[in-house]
Amino acid sequence: MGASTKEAMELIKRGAAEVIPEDVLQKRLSEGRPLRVKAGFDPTAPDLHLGHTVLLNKLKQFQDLGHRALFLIGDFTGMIGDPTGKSATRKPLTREEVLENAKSYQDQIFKILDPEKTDVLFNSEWMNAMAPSDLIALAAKHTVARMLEREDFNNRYKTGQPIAIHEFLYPLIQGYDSVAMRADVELGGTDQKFNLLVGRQLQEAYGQPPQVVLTMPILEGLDGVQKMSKSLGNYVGITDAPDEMFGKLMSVSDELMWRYMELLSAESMATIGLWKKACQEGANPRDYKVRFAQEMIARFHDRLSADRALESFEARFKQGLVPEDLIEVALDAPSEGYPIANLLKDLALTASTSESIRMIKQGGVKIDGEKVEDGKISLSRGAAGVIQVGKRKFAKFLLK
RNA sequence: GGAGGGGUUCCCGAGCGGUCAAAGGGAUCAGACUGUAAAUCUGACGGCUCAGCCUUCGAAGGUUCGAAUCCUUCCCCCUCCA
Repeated sequence: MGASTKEAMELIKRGAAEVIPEDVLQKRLSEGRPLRVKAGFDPTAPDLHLGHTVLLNKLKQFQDLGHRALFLIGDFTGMIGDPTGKSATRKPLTREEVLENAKSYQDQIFKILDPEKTDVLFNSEWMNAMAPSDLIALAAKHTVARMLEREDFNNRYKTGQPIAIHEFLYPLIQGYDSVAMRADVELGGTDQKFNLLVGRQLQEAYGQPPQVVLTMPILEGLDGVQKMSKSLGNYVGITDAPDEMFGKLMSVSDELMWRYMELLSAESMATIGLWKKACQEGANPRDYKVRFAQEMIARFHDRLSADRALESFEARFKQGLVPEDLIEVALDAPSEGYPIANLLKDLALTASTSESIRMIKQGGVKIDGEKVEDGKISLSRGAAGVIQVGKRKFAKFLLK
């Protein structure tokens, strides 16, 4: 809190896509009181990945400046369903499921957020209590024309795709949450901009000073193109094992790495700028990527795991060694021998024997470091060793 | 209620009676290279007892020597008009 308003602004604006309006934020930051900073989350997906943590990091930065994080679980809005219109109305979650998910959230978010400065709220709390007449009053505060300003609705309307009436309620309720929570600031992804702005308008309509809207860019996934999401499989889960997290982060392209750092690292932008400059002058980006990967592992696991992950990565990829912690799998071999294609499949190294045969043809299969040339060989009883497909998949086996 | 368009292998998307396990792209995987599971290049990409066989093109029937391609019924999605 000792930070000057100027420094605070600089920190808050780091990585942000937009701050609306900026001067109001500046003014509020200078007031010296703890601001109420809202961020809403879906009640269904408790498996957080780095993409989600962009927002959490920003919340944490507010906390570090002495402000209060209001972590809203949209259990009521969750019933309305996805406002992107792709999927149909969601099945409502039971009370138990919501609470369970909430608990899972808390286990995860407090790896970043300070629990002392966080309130976890549910919007069903005030929405279930709202009378239909109040809902109509709420709906009366917005117009169809304004609703259609939203890009997503606008596109669908123009191209003649259906928009269900209840979808209009989604932004309204999200906006009303800000009223109920008396939010000073709301954070969200750039895709949330419209909804966040509705919050401003509704707060005004309910006689409150409108919240400042701060949008964060959507983090690209490991492919560097599409947004990070679990369903696309291009994500780094915050509960991923250290080795996996390390590997995934190392696979981020050199270019994308800088963006990850800006949005996720606790290193100052000044430091990151120096690294970038060093790389332009010939330093190896790999080394900075390692450093960043370790920072993430330390954040979600611990420092020791981060060091171990680096060691095992180097052993495996630089020196081509086999991981140490393999568990031996014992399999019963028929008397005529275990065909290698089946062995690979049964050890779950390949999805099918066809794939096994292809992998062998392509030279991707090794037993104890020796390349397997013939896809038709069988291993006899008593054979044991470490079999490997590609650089990443290993299994230790024993044939009985 | 009426008229029309469409459902193809993980995704997008061609095919419109045999040459189709099905073009092309994406994703993925393997190999080479390397500074990394970056980049780039090459290859693979339904299953199996794998130079052969079996099962796929919304579902079920039918026509045909032969169907993803034609016909019938059904299911689902979309558009326009009312």
